[in-house]
Amino acid sequence: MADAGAVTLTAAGGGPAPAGGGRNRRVHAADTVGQGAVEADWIAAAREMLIAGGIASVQIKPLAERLGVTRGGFYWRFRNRQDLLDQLLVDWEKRNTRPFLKAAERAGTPRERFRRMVRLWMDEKDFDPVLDTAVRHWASVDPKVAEKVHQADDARIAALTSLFLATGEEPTRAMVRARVVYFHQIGYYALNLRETPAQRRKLLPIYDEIMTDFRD
Amino acid sequence: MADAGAVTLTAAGGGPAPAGGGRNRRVHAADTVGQGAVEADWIAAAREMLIAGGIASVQIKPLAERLGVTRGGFYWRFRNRQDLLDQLLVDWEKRNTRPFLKAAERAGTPRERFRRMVRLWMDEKDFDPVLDTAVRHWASVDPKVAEKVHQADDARIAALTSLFLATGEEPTRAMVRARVVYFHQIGYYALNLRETPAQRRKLLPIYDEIMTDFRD
DNA sequence: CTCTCAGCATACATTAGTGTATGGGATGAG
DNA sequence: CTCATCCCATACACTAATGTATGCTGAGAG
Repeated sequence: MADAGAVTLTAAGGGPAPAGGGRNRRVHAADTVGQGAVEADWIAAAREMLIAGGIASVQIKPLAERLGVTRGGFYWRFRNRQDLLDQLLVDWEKRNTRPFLKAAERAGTPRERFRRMVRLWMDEKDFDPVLDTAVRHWASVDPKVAEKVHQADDARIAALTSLFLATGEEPTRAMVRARVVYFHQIGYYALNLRETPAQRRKLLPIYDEIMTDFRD
Repeated sequence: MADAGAVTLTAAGGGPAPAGGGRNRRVHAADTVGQGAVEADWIAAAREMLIAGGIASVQIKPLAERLGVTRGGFYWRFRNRQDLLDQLLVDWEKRNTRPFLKAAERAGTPRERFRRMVRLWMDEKDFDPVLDTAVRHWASVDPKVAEKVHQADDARIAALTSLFLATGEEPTRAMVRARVVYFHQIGYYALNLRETPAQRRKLLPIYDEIMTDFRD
């Protein structure tokens, strides 16, 4: 939906036109500074609500209260609730799938590439697993979201498969290894275990040994 | 909550008292035959709605329409919506965690025990992975459900760990192997891939080789 | 036949969410 | 100062969900 062409990380760029009439011709230069509640603020609040309570809890009044305004402000920035949800999904794609594919890119040895993936997952900085899980739950009740998530999963599994292919593994085995690693990762966050990073790091070498078979 | 003591699989036994006044003293013997919509019917319909549309879509009017009655019938059988949801969670525990633990029990060699687990997952008869995933999504928005799911996960991982311990693996490695297997399984169903059983069976030996290391 | 009660239908009250129409304050241009 | 416009507040209409109170019907007991 929408064009989503030249989106920038400031996220307040050329978004959708205000809802009112069609009476907006000039956009102020001081539009992105954000003293009030700009679009990015609404989306960020929506993202946190999605994580905390699921997509059904992403409602306009709670978001408005959180941002210190009333619902009137929302309908100035967005056409309706679905408009916000659409942008929330685009926000997820930018945040998660892009860093994932970048971390899995072909540069380096398979071992280095795998290390980048593990760091991505464990640091939880450039990639937000909790958001990923929340979007996955959202997908289970919205076919359009499910389609997007499905495409992201395919791309991620393909990236991991190419990683294992580079180790000299035969195609089917490389794909199965990719799936074991990826499904394990998705499952881990689906369980929502509250382990400390220290505990996870301690088990890392054993995971490495069981799930991979690097020879370089 | 409730006692959940002597629950039977007919599920229409000594459930909660009707909501009305306190004017029920005698229960007819022909209570469980089910010509209308007995409690089990409501729970079954609720389960299917949970799977199809998430916990927020488990609403009384759609369920009533599906069963061919009006909401009045619901409030005869259940105190309120939460009462239904509580029983739905008990229903899940009976359906999924019990068969899981039974399949993982100590009888047989580790290889046999593992085979039982794989059959349980792939047959999807005594264990319903789609229901399991739906309950997991439910847990993400309801702390009480999350607690129950967490306990179930712990029990299941412990059962798998004991399986790998029986192969002679050292404790930490056995636990990691159990987690790789279990997380992988949860992740697989979280992705909601629509593979044919034939495709899955084809990959089974490779999974077996990668995820286990049996020596018997 | 009558009475009772299980099982549901119907009607009402309440709450809560969305979307729209409109008013009003602040701010910069002229 | 005037005016336009961004941005939000307020008020209204509408829909839909829950829970409750009450009416109705059919079947078995006597």
